[in-house]
Amino acid sequence: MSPNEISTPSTETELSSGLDENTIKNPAKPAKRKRFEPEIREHVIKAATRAIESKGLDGIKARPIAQRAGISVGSIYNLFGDLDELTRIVNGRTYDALYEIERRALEEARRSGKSSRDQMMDLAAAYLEFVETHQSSWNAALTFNRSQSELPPQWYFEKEQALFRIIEDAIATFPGAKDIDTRKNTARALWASIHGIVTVAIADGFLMQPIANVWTQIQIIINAVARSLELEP
Amino acid sequence: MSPNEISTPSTETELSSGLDENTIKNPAKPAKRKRFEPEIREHVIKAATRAIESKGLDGIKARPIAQRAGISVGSIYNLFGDLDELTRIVNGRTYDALYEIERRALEEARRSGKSSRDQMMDLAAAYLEFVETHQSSWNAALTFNRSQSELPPQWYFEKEQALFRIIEDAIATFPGAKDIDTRKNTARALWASIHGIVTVAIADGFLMQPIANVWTQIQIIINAVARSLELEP
DNA sequence: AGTGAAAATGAACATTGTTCACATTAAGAA
DNA sequence: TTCTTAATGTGAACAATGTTCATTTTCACT
Repeated sequence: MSPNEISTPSTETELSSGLDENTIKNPAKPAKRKRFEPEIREHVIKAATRAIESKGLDGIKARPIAQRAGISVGSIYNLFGDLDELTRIVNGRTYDALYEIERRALEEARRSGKSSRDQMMDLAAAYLEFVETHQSSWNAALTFNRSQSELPPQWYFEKEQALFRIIEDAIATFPGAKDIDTRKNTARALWASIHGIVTVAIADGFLMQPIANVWTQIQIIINAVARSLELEP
Repeated sequence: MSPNEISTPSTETELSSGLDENTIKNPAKPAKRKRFEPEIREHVIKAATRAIESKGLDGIKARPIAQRAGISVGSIYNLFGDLDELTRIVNGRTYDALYEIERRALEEARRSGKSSRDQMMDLAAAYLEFVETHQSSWNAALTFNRSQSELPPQWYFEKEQALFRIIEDAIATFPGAKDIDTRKNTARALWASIHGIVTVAIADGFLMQPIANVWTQIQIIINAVARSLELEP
């Protein structure tokens, strides 16, 4: 499930705001060359994360990242094989962060006794907020998989599955979602729909779609599906 | 509305299947250098289109395309400014092709007296088939806009609008879609949802999602929304 | 024929990802 | 301590690519 061998607990949600990138002043460590401390991998990942946050996928450049992490270009390749691997790790953490946020949103919504419909609404709201906040990282994660000719690695599907399972849980109480296949398909349909609505809005730079409209559209879909599910199968 | 200054009628739907790319035998025209015939632009666009069809965005390389079109690298830049511009033109035609297909699907569905709900189904089916058939081109079009830091050009929004208008027309007869804003938002929500469902399925390489499931999910959304719209506002 | 502006060319440059021969380290042997 | 050596870090060098621009070529008009 995790491509981050040494990763800190999945809860880290390490999507902080990064400053510039490239164009650095001090060559970092003029200290004598040493064997790397174990955290070096983490340092590089952090540097790559900041790069993606500020410049998107284009920010992943071997030389600047090596400099930020205080190592040589070659070491990047010793540590990660290639830049794609490093990118995958960063994107994996983005998925983890989203998963964590969705999981908490559902937990919270349940704890306050909300209806299944409102649980869905909260999940969607959490997703929308996540995408707004981490636009660059999320975009990078989506774009990257798409631009690869090979299929995503196994753990990608597992993270995706985990996300879908949250939705399945949220709609499990609907009378129309008793059947397992129906529930799976409905959960996927809901998630993908919300994802599509948000995605299209972002592609337009929220220009054609003020955020209020995006939310209205999400409500249209959730309400419609919820009403359907309230009927017996 | 068109980035293809010299473009053949919008109906051309020039998304044919391309063979290889790069790795060509004959250096094309050993003929004496000549002023370009007007169709040269079209030749280059065709070469770029085939490249995208067979290799996706990665296929857009200055040197191979120049060779395929029988001109020099520099001339690509005389003709298009840069490769992004060329890519945008190819993508623009992909949107045009989709628009044309959707337009015809709606026309046909109406002609055979189908209900609004079934018109939507036909539109979705047409979209799904288009994406299956032109996976590479469609992927390229979506990926490209996303990877750009600037917003898409004006004509992109116009093509998008045109697409949405088709959906608006399809749902116009629903009692619940009389209000113009409601109709606009519902059309967008529907389109984006179907788009999302198809997009997620493709990202998984149709592995997690056999095509039958994709279609089931589309039906879930359309049926739910259609039932909502049948009620008076 | 001659001429000059426009157009086509491709060598050259800049920027990248990636490799690999070499330099450096450090753990254990002597 | 000093030596040996396998592991490890380095960065020069290579290959692929987008892009520029000085030069060459064309051709509409004298």
